[in-house]
Amino acid sequence: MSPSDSCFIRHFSHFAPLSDRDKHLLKKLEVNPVSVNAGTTLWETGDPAGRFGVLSQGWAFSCRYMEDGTRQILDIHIPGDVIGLGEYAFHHRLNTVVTLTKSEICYFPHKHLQEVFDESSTLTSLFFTIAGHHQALLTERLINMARRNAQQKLAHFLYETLQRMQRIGACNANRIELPLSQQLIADLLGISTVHISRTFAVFREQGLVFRKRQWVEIPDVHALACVAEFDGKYLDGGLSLPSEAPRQSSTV
Amino acid sequence: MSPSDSCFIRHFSHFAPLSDRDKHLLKKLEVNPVSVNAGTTLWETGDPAGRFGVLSQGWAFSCRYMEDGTRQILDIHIPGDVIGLGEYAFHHRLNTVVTLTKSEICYFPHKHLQEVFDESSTLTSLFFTIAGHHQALLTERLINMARRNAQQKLAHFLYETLQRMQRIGACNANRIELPLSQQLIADLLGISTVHISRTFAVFREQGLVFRKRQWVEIPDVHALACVAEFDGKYLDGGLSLPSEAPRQSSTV
DNA sequence: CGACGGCTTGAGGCATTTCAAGCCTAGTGG
DNA sequence: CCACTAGGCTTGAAATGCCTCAAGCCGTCG
Repeated sequence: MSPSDSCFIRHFSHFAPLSDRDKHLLKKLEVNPVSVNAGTTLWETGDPAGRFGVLSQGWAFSCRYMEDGTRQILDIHIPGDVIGLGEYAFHHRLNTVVTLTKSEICYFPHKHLQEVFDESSTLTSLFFTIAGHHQALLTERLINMARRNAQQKLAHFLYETLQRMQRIGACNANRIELPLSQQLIADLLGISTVHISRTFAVFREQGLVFRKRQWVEIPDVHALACVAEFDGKYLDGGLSLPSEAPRQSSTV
Repeated sequence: MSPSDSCFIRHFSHFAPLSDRDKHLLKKLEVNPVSVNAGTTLWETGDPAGRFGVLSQGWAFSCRYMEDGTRQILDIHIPGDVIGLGEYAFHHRLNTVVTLTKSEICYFPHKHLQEVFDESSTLTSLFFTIAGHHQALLTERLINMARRNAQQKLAHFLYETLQRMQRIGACNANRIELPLSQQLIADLLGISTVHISRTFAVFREQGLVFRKRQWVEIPDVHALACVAEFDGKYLDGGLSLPSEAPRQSSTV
């Protein structure tokens, strides 16, 4: 994998090795990255949906606005994330996507996806893998919402984010940059901002998590995982190719 | 679509018309349906995952058992539902699937799916559509968990189930069979059984919902949708083929 | 008939929310 | 360099939705 590979190819290589032909196919289809400022709405609920995106730089989030003016944040996107692929089946966007920082995004029209389906079953499998991965994340979040209290929810979110950041090599072992306000975390976890603040306070007293501005420090990562009852299996899905040995699951 | 079409073909025809060649391809790959009794575990978390299934008859549910012995039910499956497709990306099952009634299921090995990817981009698109559909359902449930109170959760679940049953032609306008105990609904919605009972009691007093054994009667479906703040867009994703006119969305 | 699972009802308790006020801190303009 | 401001965060107090525990009821099945 050379540095000149696109963000997309880098992302895909994560799941399985790509042939040069597949790389070529992907590169041919890719439109050049677009730069956008923090706070940019990439698309909104109801917009026509004809393409998906890969976030090559920056942070973003997907959300849904409710009738009462509140919003539920559905996903926090970090570099390398595929965004809006699940809306392939729909004519209009279901969710709104907004950038949190200055970002770069590559767009891929759905009709190019059809070409991929026609030409490479390896890439098709990979897209399926990504979709399955996304579904596993969503499922885990559903459980998080339904079954855990505020401390567990927050611990789970922090630990999951740490893992995802490490996976893309964007943080060291126990410190992550997290450009999210408590308001945003509240909207993500379905908890009031007041209670997010209190929960962080508890973690601080326990020496579990220290949050200073955009940085979160986690002295004992394992302890945090225990609070969250975190089971990392759902993050580890790779592509099941005969040539590939099963991956180790990083269960905690 | 002839009555001799498999459960799978019937399910797929729902999203887009199939050519005879595609039908033939699907039929060729399909293993004969398997009959199982109520309460049968089709697979469990941790089992090797090498195939997915289509439920052709009966009810089932997917769930995840928690460390404390409780469980979160992730999905209720009705006839025509594709089960376990999201685990394509994983070597082992993430979720447990159990039948609720006497059921019939058709299994499809993942390697057959690869053949479909090789031979028909229409079917590939369809599988993608199904995956996207499933993701939309999950997202909606996430919102349901995070943002709504017990009455809204229950109303939303009932309304969604009514819609899904109507879609497969398995119920009339305001009465559905629902072979789920209150315990099960509680585990699905993340609410205690006691509170499920009380919430049904409130609905009964309001004349909104009457539950008698396995049957649920909803005199005013629209009123229920209002309680749930139900927006049906997420149920309506079809395949975006150039030849196909956009579907009407049944927003309430 | 007796037993069991599923449902209902009551009372008390707890996690989280809401409302409200005050505090830090970064950024701005004089 | 210092006031001023605004947004984000913290803290307290009261309210509430849901949970837990516990007892009783009802219908089904052996």
